[in-house]
Amino acid sequence: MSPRPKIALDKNTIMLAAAELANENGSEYVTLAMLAKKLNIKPPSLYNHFDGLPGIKRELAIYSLEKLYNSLAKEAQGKSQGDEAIMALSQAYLTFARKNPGLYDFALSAPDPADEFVHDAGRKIVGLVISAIQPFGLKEEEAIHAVRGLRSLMHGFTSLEQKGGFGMPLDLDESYQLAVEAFIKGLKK
Amino acid sequence: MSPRPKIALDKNTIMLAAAELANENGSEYVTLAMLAKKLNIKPPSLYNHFDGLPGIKRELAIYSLEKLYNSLAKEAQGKSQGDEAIMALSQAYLTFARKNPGLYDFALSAPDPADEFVHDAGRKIVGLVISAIQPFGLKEEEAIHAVRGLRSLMHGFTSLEQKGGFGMPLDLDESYQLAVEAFIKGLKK
DNA sequence: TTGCTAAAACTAATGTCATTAGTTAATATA
DNA sequence: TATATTAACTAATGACATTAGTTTTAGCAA
Repeated sequence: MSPRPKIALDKNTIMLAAAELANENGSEYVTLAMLAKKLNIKPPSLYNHFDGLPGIKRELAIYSLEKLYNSLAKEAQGKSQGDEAIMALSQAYLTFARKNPGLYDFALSAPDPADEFVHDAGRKIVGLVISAIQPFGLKEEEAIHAVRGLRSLMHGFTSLEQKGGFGMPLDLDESYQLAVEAFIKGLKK
Repeated sequence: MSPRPKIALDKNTIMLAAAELANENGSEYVTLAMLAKKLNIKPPSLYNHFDGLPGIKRELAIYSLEKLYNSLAKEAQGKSQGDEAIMALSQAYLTFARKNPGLYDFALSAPDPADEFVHDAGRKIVGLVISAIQPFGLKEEEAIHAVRGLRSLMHGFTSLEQKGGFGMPLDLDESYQLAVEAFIKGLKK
């Protein structure tokens, strides 16, 4: 194709291609070379849309966090706060990571974790969890500690599962559910 | 230096250099080029000792898991089983990851997670935790679920902390300790 | 002691990346 | 209709891993 084609690529198309690449082949397959090949352009052309590979990864992180947030919000919708909402959130979290293994990697490994946009995207998710644990009547600081624990549990399980870190032939869904239940139970006075 | 120097490098020296590189600069700095520069040799020379970069990473994973195991075992030593041992283990886990941020990365991201040696090294650590929760009188399957939860919590917190994923200015050590305590409490009948 | 083997370094070359600079053609705008 | 901008391109550079083939010397056997 010659310069300036009728229909130019837009950011969204590129994001989708990158996400597909990540999910189908693994996050390490998100390279300018691979992405360009998938889009039938040459690698340097990508610089017209993104600030190099770090730029793509950063936007992929934000994209991933937003998709994760949407999945969680949708699932929490309608559930009553407390145990029910927390179980729904944790289940949705795991489901998202399983359906989007490559994309999930980017959600938690932005080039610069202090990046404002990345941070904002993460904060929204924290808000969902904060809201879910309202009924426990925790003080503000206690609530933050609780959310940190819950996030650690969800991310840790997800991450270990994806790395194949669990060896025993014992149902993983049950392990996850029991772990979240135990944590919730321990949270209550 | 010319071919065949008086004192040749040995595997252990290379491992130490690689671990240092990882801890001081980050795991992504473990490249043949960097490692060779640090050791004052040329990159191809490393192939005399290791099976390429994947080989080094694999051995680094085993090395890291063994160091982690030693730290944990040492800390569990003398503690009575149950709450005390679990708190000691979880604290040692976090301490190890903080002291060895780069190396810790390799512990849980071996090129092939199904690798026999990597797996064995991980199994020893699971054994420590299994032993620590003995007093809870869990059935075998329950115990495995519990260990999975505990590992998820420890790895998740560690991982999120290292990525700078916790935004709020609230004591992290306290969050960790409270989370582990809550989980333990929830584990009990 | 001498000669051979194998180890551990080396140089040179290849291929894959990301990235930069500069070019071109077609769309969008004035 | 003329111009500016956009989005593609080619060409070149430098970092990296890796392979092939070479060289020197340490360690061992005859």
